[in-house]
This record gives sequence, structure tokens and C-alpha cells, in this order.
Amino acid sequence: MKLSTKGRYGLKAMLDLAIHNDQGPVALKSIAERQSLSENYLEQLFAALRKAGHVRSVRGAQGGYLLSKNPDSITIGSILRSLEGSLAPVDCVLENEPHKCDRFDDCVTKIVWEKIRDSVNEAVDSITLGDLVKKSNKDSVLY
Amino acid sequence: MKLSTKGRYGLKAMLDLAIHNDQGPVALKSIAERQSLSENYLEQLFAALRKAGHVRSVRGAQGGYLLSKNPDSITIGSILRSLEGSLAPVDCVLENEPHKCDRFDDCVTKIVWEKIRDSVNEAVDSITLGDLVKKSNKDSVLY
DNA sequence: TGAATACCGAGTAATACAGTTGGAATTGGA
DNA sequence: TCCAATTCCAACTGTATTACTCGGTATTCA
Repeated sequence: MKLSTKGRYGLKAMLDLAIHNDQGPVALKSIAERQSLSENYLEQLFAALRKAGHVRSVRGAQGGYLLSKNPDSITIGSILRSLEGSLAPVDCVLENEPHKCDRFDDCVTKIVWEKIRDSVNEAVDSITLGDLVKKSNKDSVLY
Repeated sequence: MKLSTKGRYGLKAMLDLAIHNDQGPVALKSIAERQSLSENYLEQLFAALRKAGHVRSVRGAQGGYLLSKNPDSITIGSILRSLEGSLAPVDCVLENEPHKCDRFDDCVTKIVWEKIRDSVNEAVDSITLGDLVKKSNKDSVLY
């Protein structure tokens, strides 16, 4: 039940971006340096975040990434799901296209998986990127 | 954020055991056959379940496993945690010994990880094995 | 024009997962 | 008393996933 580095690094990077967003496009290089992450790896994560509509890019010199929405309207859940895929604990209760097994209709353990899925989604959808920005100390590198 | 087969198979097996528990020791072979699982693999899972105090074993011919407690007092959470380890989404918010990073005290994303951890634990601890037994159709193999 | 950037696809080393294998110890029943 | 059925245990192994790296192209600002 561990999150992969995609979700962990991606959220850190999005928070970094949100904090520096008002200073024009933020280059991945600067995020990578501040957060001690691989710039090359961040490229992959931002490709997914861009496809999900969370960020938009500015190419060329002095380019970088900008949030495409207000931080208050970006939930942590939408960020994590765009990077990790569904947060469902097993494939048979995927939100969109559940991978049905032959016992699907009579499965009792499914109750458990659905409850986990729903409570995780509820938890991460109840926090926005804006919430985290407000809680971080903008003058510090520590967040 | 997927559960491994340990948690999935282990819960299935525990439910199977709970349903057949009143008929004396249940051999892993029979659980494996009913649930289409590897008997050898189940051995590993039951070693963990035994150490956690959920089942007790009877060795020798006609031996097998028995629940060591009433199904109503075994939470799904305690089963899953004994098989999967902590259900925390990242190591820095492990319940017992958090793996602290150098930004631990000022970390904002930690808020998210703690919330996920707590809501997963709450979800799985609110269901007992007894609840699942009551919901399964004992006459059917389908559960 | 050149440096700085995003963009893209493929390659790779390390790790974790999902078992298998071979045996030893125990016990009930023929 | 011995055999078959079972738990118990510790390696071993193939496969898949993760967490990146690498090399190159496209774009844009100064």
C-alpha cells in the first residue's frame, strides 16, 4: 500500500511550483534543485501533470511550468491520481473500469476494498494544493 | 497504492477459515483448493498470521489451522497489517517508528500522508472478520 | 545564433513481488 | 509401528515493476 515516488515527488514538485508560481514560469531545473529531485525524472511527472490539465508549459529559454488553475481548485487527490493512476487498493474496484473476476457479484472482500478506496479518495480530495501552500513557510526551503 | 497478494489472498484465506472454523482444523490444502491459491504460498501467509496471534495451528495428520479468537474481535485492519506491514502510504509516517527525513518537522506534505494513513486504518479497523462471515453465503463457494 | 528550456522515446540497473523447492518435524490412524 | 497427512522453515528463482538515465529534437528568449 505504498505510494510510489511518482506521487511523492510529484506532490512535492507541485507544491514547490505553487509557491513560486507568481514569479513567472518555473523551470524544472529549479524545482529539482530546491527539492533534491532528478530533473530528468521530473520531466516524466510533469508530462502526466500536463496531460491531466494541472499545469501548462512555456517552452524555450526562460520557460518552465505554470499552474493552469488556482491552487485552491486543485485537490491533492487529482494530483495523486494523475500520477499514480487510481488509488483503489485492488484492480477489481477501479472507479472507471473494474477488472471483474468470476466471483465479482458474490465477492464479500470487495466490500473492504471499496471502503478503502472510498476513504482514501475522500481523504485526498478534501485537501487542496492551496491548503498546503497556506501551511508552508514561504520564506523557508523547508516544506 | 495497491495491496499486494499477501493482503488479498490472506484476507480471502482468513474468511474461508472463519467459515469452516467450526469443523475442526482446516488444512491449507483445502483452503488453497477452494480459493484457487497456491498452498505453498499460503504457508508463508499463515506463518505471519500465526505470529500475529490470529490463528493457531494443529500439526500432523488431520491438522490445520483454527482461528485463535472470535471472528467478531478480529478486525480486517489487524489482518491486513500483519500481512502487509503498516498501511501508511509513505515510510515517514509509519505508526511505530517513522522514518524521519531532514525536513520532518517542517514537512507539509506529511499532513497528506497522515490523513491517508489514518483514514485507511479507520476504514479497515471498522470491519471485522465476523462482519464478512455474516455477509457471505455459507452454502456457496462464492465469497 | 546560442543558450536555455520543454518534449519524447528508449534503455537500464536495482528492487520487490510472487511464488517454488526441498526438506524436517509432528501427529493421527491403519 | 509405520505411513500418510500435515505444519514448519529457509532458501532459491523467475518476472515485473520501479526509478530512474540517456540521447536527441523542438522551441524560444536575449
